[in-house]
Amino acid sequence: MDEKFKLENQLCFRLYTASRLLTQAYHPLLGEHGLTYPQYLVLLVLWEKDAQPVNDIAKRLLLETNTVTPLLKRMEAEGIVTRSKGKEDARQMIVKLTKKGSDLQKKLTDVPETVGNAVICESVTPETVPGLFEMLDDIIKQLKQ
Amino acid sequence: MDEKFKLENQLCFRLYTASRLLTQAYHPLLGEHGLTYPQYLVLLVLWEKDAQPVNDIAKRLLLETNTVTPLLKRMEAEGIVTRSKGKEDARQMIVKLTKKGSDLQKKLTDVPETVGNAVICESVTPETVPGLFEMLDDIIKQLKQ
DNA sequence: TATATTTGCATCGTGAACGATATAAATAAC
DNA sequence: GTTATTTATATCGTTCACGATGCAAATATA
Repeated sequence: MDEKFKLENQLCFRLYTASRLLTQAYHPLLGEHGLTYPQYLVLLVLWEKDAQPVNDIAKRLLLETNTVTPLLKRMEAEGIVTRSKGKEDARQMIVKLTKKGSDLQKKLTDVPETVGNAVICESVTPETVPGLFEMLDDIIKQLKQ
Repeated sequence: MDEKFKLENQLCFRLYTASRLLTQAYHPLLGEHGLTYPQYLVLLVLWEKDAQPVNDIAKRLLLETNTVTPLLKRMEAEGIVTRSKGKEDARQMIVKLTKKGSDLQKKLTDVPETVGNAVICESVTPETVPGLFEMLDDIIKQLKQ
């Protein structure tokens, strides 16, 4: 049997699984407030800087607009954000937090720590995480081209 | 601004992005043979051991059967696998490789190396990958409970 | 041996991801 | 200034993920 095809030798399968399981860890915490994980990512972006066009949000998350647009529409339907045509550039759709969207930050204040604690284990500690971040950032940078 | 909410401090966002981008790197290589990445994962499992029930495949990939069942049906429709009722246990659905599914291994022989080379970069080398694997495995183990 | 529970798989509905394509506004080229 | 191109977003179709639920076969319990 070819070693190269073994599941245990696949980086991608590990990333895929770790990503899925960690996203699942967010699920009960976010679901309580009617949020999904990708919607939470949009909130992280908007909490940093409100009133951004769709494209800036998509670029920040390394997603395409055809993923982000429907997601934002659902968030708009939930009253978390508003979407309005840009004034200087009528092509742009400016996404702004509503009070509800803004207030969610306080309600979710414990989420980062709760999830952070959930992954602490033997080889993943406050000391080793920076090294892990560096490797993942390098992989992302490499694959972005 | 709360540091804990910054995108740059999120492990999950990095895993999510790295996973998506690496899966995208597989896309042209697999698409050429009519495969998706999750379907390729099923093939990895079956190439290691043919003729497995749905449940064993799902467990191996840490997925639910409601994800794997439709995926296997599509693979069956493509003539890559067959699905047949188990003889000892009639609840089981035994998934077997067809000749086409078996032959795909040779056709995809360059895929692991091609993708592997695509992620090699400053902090991710043959020397550092084992450490990365260990951390990801620990995270997965931790989150599986 | 009836009844209850568990197990294996499937169905359904929703929300991503993403390739392909469309549309309108802005900008560039002629 | 008219035409061509680029840019920003949206629409469409397909394939995952996954919670919730359903159902039939196997196993446990009464």
